[in-house]
Amino acid sequence: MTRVLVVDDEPQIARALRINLAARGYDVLVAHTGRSALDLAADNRPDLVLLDLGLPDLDGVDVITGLRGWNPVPIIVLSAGTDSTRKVAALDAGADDYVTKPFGMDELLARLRAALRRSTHLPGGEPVVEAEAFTVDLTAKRVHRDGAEVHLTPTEWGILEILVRNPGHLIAQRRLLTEVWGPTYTAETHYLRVYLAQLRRKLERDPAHPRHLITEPGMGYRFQP
Amino acid sequence: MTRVLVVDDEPQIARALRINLAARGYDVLVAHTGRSALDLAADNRPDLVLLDLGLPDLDGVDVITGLRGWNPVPIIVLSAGTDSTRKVAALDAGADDYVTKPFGMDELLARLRAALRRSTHLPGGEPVVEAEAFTVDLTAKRVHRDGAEVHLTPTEWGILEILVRNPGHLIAQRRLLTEVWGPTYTAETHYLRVYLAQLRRKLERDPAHPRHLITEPGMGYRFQP
DNA sequence: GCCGGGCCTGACGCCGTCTTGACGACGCCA
DNA sequence: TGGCGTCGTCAAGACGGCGTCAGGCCCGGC
Repeated sequence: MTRVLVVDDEPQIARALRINLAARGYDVLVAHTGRSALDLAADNRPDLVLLDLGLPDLDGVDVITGLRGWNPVPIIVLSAGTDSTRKVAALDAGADDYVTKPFGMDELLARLRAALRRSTHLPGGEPVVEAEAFTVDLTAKRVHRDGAEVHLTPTEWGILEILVRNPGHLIAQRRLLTEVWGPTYTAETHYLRVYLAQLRRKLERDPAHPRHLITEPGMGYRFQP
Repeated sequence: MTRVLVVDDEPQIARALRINLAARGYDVLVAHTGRSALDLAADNRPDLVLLDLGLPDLDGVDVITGLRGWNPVPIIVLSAGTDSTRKVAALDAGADDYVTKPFGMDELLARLRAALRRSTHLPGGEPVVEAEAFTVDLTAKRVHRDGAEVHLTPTEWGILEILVRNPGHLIAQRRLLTEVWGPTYTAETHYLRVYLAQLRRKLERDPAHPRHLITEPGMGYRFQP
């Protein structure tokens, strides 16, 4: 059955979408925040994502890039705004379509069918990411280092998960802080230094010269597979 | 080069599309009727079709099915009507996207990029800008020179990103300064000279005679792909 | 109540980056 | 031809970010 993840913080809209989609035979998951959307997507591997941009916790474009880093799932953006630059940003970040509210349900369903039709349903990336020295299982939330399991604290996992889901991509300090600690934490770069050091001590063969958890001074961090 | 087939019977709209697309580096073909569109598509194998539904000879949906029968090329429909059933019919016939007039050119270009990204680069395309001597990955924030990765400082990256996102266009010194250093920096052109020299040293084969990072004396700088 | 893990905070030294200044080359114009 | 402004280059110092370590706080388990 085709599984659709609906991300919207307004309960009545989420409810209307859920009912309409379920009536058409789709299997529907609902998330009300960006963070839970990323978690649900990792755990349930939906076939399509319907994403409202006005989320309370994360910026919608960050949700798109967070999904796109590891998952080619089609994304249809719903938004109340008619702001053209926002449309362009969302589409260039990896969204497949952009529908402005209010929209007709018929049209939305047609766009959904179109998006599903061209998603060739390639097997998709495995939920386990490998580096030379360690492996990360994103669905089981487990990390192994040289065969043995490594225990990570929730904060350590939060950071590592974001980096690993965007392999090779630079993640800004600000994004790590807002996604792990919350939207109000934008300046506490010291936290990142401490936790990156801990992660490197647990995962890297030579923590003083990391090969996978790379610092880009002044900009952010990068996971190098 | 990416080839786009524009199908529109209104000459001024077809002309505007042709000019805008050609300015972005696309190879543009134009058809004014449905029949000539099908012929041109068969002969030239375009990478994308921009299709107006109000054609004089054939119904737009028939053009879509006529193309889809043998060709998986992405189709973006342009239409003046807001008729919902027409949208649904076009999308279900095989169109990939549906844009109602009047539309912003920025948005159309973004939808066009999204459609091309899906068709060519299934595992989530990466907008990589290429020059003869180096490549710039805008989403991963990485730069390679002759295969090897080049490390850029935040300021260097800020300047290069603006130039590369506007290939071929002259960027005023004032704009570079205000976007990289802040709104109060408008006279420190010396900074630009220092950092452009650094960028050229890192990226150009012959830094004394740059081929891609060009100075326009008294005005600004330009990235030449 | 005791203990331990997880999180936050502060201090310190190091190193890369930014800023600033000086100088020569070049083109333009009087 | 001389003056002027812009540009490119180099070097040196100031500055701030980074990694590291250690200590204190909070909270849940025993």
